[in-house]
Amino acid sequence: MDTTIRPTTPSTTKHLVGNTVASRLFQTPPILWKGDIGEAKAQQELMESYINLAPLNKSLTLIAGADISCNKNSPVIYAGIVVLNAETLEIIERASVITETAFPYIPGYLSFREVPALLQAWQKLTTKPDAVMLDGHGVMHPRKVGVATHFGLAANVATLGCAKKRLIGRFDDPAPAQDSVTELTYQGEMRGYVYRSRAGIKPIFISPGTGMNYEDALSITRQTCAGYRLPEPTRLAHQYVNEIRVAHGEQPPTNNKGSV
DNA sequence: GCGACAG
DNA sequence: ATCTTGTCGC
Repeated sequence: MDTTIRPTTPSTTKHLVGNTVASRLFQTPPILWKGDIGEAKAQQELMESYINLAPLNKSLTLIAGADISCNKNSPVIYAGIVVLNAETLEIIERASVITETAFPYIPGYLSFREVPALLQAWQKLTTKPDAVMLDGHGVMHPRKVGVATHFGLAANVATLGCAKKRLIGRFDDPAPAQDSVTELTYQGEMRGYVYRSRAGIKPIFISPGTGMNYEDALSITRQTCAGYRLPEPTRLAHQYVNEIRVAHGEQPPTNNKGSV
């Protein structure tokens, strides 16, 4: 038998969630819109090499949801992050920021519009969660760098994407029953799941951002669904940023459901 | 060239 | 994302 005493510290950082290099590289400065998508695409290709899809390396005690709210004809955006107890789903802390975005919405480049603001809210948090759920895709993206992946690399935290619509790939509709799942494939590769969070309701699209694997992303989604189409982290973050928006004096979205 | 296209 | 009217169902 092997009785060798091994060191308690890993000999490689390859599978660690934390990557300070990537964090410093991608959180600042934000790429500004100059009418050319080239620079953003180049950064996505660089970010792709830093993605870590190893299993989540810690127990999930705190889970956060992040989202933004904005007006169609205004550069002002309201970004917010809500930290929840992953077990009870009760709110632990919230942080928000009102700022302006320097990038337009372009399918495939959403993160350059939202991440800078989300990072400001992230820095305000007193309690950092074990993982963050973003309103958008993770690696279920043409270059695997959706908003969840970009934010995870920049903030140095494990992330998953939970989107309401497809961006890429092919998939079969999951069965009508609640909790049904199918895989989405892009260029012959599995990129995530199509998950029926509620019976008979349009499914949501789940994929890891970075710092976790596909199974982690799906199990975290299942664990945080509370009877609504969207999981609590994302659902409450959405509610939160709209509250911030109203408190700032703007008109709430037309679809605004009753508060509280 | 044409259709698709997260928030 | 936001805008937007009515409609179907619990």
